[in-house]
Amino acid sequence: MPRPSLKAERRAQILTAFGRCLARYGFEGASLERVAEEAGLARALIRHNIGNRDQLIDAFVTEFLERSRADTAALVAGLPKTGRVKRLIEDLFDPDYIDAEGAAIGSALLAAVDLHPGLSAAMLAWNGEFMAALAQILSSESTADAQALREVAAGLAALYANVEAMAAIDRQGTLRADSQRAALRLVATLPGLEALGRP
Amino acid sequence: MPRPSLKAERRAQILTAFGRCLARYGFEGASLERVAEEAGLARALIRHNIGNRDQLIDAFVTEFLERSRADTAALVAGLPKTGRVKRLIEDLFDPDYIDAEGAAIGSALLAAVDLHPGLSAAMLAWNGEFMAALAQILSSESTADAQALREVAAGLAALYANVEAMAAIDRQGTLRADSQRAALRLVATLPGLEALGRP
DNA sequence: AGGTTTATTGTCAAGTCCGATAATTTTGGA
DNA sequence: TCCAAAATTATCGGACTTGACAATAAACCT
Repeated sequence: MPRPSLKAERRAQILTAFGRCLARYGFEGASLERVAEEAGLARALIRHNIGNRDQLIDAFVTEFLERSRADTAALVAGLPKTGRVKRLIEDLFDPDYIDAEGAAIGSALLAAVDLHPGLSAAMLAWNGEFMAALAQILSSESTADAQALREVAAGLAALYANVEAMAAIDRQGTLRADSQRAALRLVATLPGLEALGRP
Repeated sequence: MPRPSLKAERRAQILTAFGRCLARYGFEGASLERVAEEAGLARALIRHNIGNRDQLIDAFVTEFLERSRADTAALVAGLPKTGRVKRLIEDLFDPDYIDAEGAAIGSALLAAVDLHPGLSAAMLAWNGEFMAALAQILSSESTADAQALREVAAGLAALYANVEAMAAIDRQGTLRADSQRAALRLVATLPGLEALGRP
């Protein structure tokens, strides 16, 4: 009998806009005014659909974590049966795959870890899950022990993060190319993957 | 005959405070009010000694570049005559050397590249100079070509940047330790440095 | 048509931020 | 003691930000 609820659409709309503002203006720069403008809605609708700023942040962070999990799951699912590591690196450093906005959101949240309760734990999980996925993939083609896998996974994650963070500056893409080859060098130090070092 | 000028001290005071705010609150969060409070000065004194916000940012950025250059110069100068690369990695990943605030400033500026004219060029130079210094050090103990040196330098820079960015989260220091060993793996792929891979 | 639930708009109050300018005070030297 | 230059303080106006609540409009159902 009532007017149909638009909460779901509005909510998605607002969270998307918040992500964009986060990427562009950073944590403190992502004001409700800007979010509302970006979403094409009146500011009061943020309050109506989600709540105050803290609640918006909480909602965004949980959604961000879910989406990140889905993204890495998709990345893993997209790998072939053989040559997984080779393909993983191609995907990670594929200029088309690189998501500058997602990276900007990640580093904005990371930098704001001390400004919002719970953010620290969320980002810790975020990073841990990604690294675990990388280590898992590496383990499928190498007999290295867990320690070695963690080391190389840390290297891959760092190279990937750095490329995305610098994407706005790396106009020529040389950093991207160099990082990709560095990634190959690194994985080639693992037993079973030596061949990737000499392409 | 006039009253003695305090511009130099005040200026340094203000730039230091701005750096702290930048690290804590990000680019948009580093308001003049906060900077003034952090510096223990009235806001009007920022205007008196440096100027408006844009001028403050410009002043900070040039000072930041100078200090970064001095820091890397000191890093290079502190290396021994032999075993330079080994020592470089020990220094880069030394928990005591790690400067969380400096890293936070760097990523805050990097994230704000589109928000302030000239910032993009400054951060490009910042990154380029650091990578060049790394490549230079590597070249002193390896016969690898410039391309290979760039690749490994990119890897080292990425690992270092990632460790500093995650420092706030990496309570146990496991990421730091893993990253350090990944760095050793990486440099050991260069001719002349193979020994560093097996410590 | 009328009623009910929801969306949407409008508006207010308190606090923050920035630029600007006018007092006022302090300090060293004549 | 008194002057000049600089530091410091005091204030203002306009814009932005957030929280809160009231009022209006829209959609669905009976």
